[in-house]
Amino acid sequence: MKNYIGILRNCTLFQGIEPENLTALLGCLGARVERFGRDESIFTEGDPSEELGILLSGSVQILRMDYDGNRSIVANVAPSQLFAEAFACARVPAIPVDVIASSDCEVMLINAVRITHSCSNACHFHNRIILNLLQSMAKKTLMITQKIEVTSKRSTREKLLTYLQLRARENGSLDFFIPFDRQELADYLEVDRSGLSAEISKLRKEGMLWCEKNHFRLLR
Amino acid sequence: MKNYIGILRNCTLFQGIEPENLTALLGCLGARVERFGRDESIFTEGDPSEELGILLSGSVQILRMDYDGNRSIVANVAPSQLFAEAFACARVPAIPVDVIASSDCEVMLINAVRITHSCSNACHFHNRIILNLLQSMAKKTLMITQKIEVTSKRSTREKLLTYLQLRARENGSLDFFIPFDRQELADYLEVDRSGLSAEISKLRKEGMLWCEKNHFRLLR
DNA sequence: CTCCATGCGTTGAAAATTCAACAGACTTTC
DNA sequence: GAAAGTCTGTTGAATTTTCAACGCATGGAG
Repeated sequence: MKNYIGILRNCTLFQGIEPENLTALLGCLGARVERFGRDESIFTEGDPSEELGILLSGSVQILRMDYDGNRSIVANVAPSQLFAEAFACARVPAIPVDVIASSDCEVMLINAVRITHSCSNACHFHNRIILNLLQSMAKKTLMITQKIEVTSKRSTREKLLTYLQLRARENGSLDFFIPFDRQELADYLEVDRSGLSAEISKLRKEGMLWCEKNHFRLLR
Repeated sequence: MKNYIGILRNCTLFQGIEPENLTALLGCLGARVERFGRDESIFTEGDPSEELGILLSGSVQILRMDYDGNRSIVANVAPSQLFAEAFACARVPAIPVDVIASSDCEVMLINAVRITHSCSNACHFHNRIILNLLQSMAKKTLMITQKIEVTSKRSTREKLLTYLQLRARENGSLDFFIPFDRQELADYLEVDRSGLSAEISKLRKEGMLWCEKNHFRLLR
């Protein structure tokens, strides 16, 4: 488990657990670490959904693919965040999304049942972990609600501005980076890429926005 | 608490709790019941989000209102289902949605902290309830993911068909009722009402669909 | 250095959505 | 039973989005 401790301490799942107990706890949960290369899939739609993941390094995206090839990015996962926990906890037989590595990454995988069912050695961290999981899932719901707030806007322009304003607020600064390139941003906002580019240009000309690659600044 | 027991037994939150213990448990949780008339708001955007709700009768909708008046229906709540639990568990200071009674209804309200923090009399149902809440929230995440599946489609036609197919599958029959009138369906699908009506007509003419008010049948 | 792949902005035409307005069917109210 | 109000389907015009295609810039591989 080497030096993952730093990342794991930031993970909501382990809030309130003393670092010196973490290694033992991970053993008790049967946690294991796997590596994935860019574009490799961590879970594929239809997979049994028994495990939840914690991103240790790199980045991961939750995707839905249309039968006719439209990609929709449901969420972007940053290091120390959980993913697929809802599917694992809901005990659905098959996971309804694709989870892919959007860069090389390391992932910790834990079987959800090991969390929800107390281990035989009655490890006393379990209650804490379950409450942490509860709170983490609640926050995830908020993130998805936020995505709905963005994508429910009717025009490309409003979707984009709503998204950028949320990002700015979250960053506490009008100057910030987003985790998407243009195509990915379009897939998150659920709009056409070329239309999105056009809208960005327009906002730039109007002096509302400065940007370079994935670095944005809202000007007024 | 009169005859709510029947509804509450169907509520995921109380799965595995014997009915004879339910009344005591509700007391321990500080549960209370309130009534709301049609279009009354149960929670308003910005309210402190400490309580979660269980719908006992009637129906409730989770809404987001745009600054320019666009309404988006995030979810529809049926009796015995939970609502606002994610906001209460995430401990956000303010609830980011409106929760309104879409018909006269009765609602049970419980302070989330009473669930997550064991009561002083160490009531042994608490662990069970927390696990139930976890699973319930996971299922809610699936519902929202489903909404994203629907609204991420690019055309009114595809959104409508995807929604109806999901409804049919959920009902186990191609003949089913939906909990929305036309305007509400449009607000859920995030499309224009008149365009939705036009699309329904078209599908009818093509022989793909039969419908009357909120009663639908998929024909092929 | 050159070649190739990729990301991004631009454009114009086709297609779809939105918007406002209206009419018919039904309900509710008085 | 009449009147007022609500819900739905229709229509046509204005606006947007989508789609396909192209060129330029950048960056990596050989």
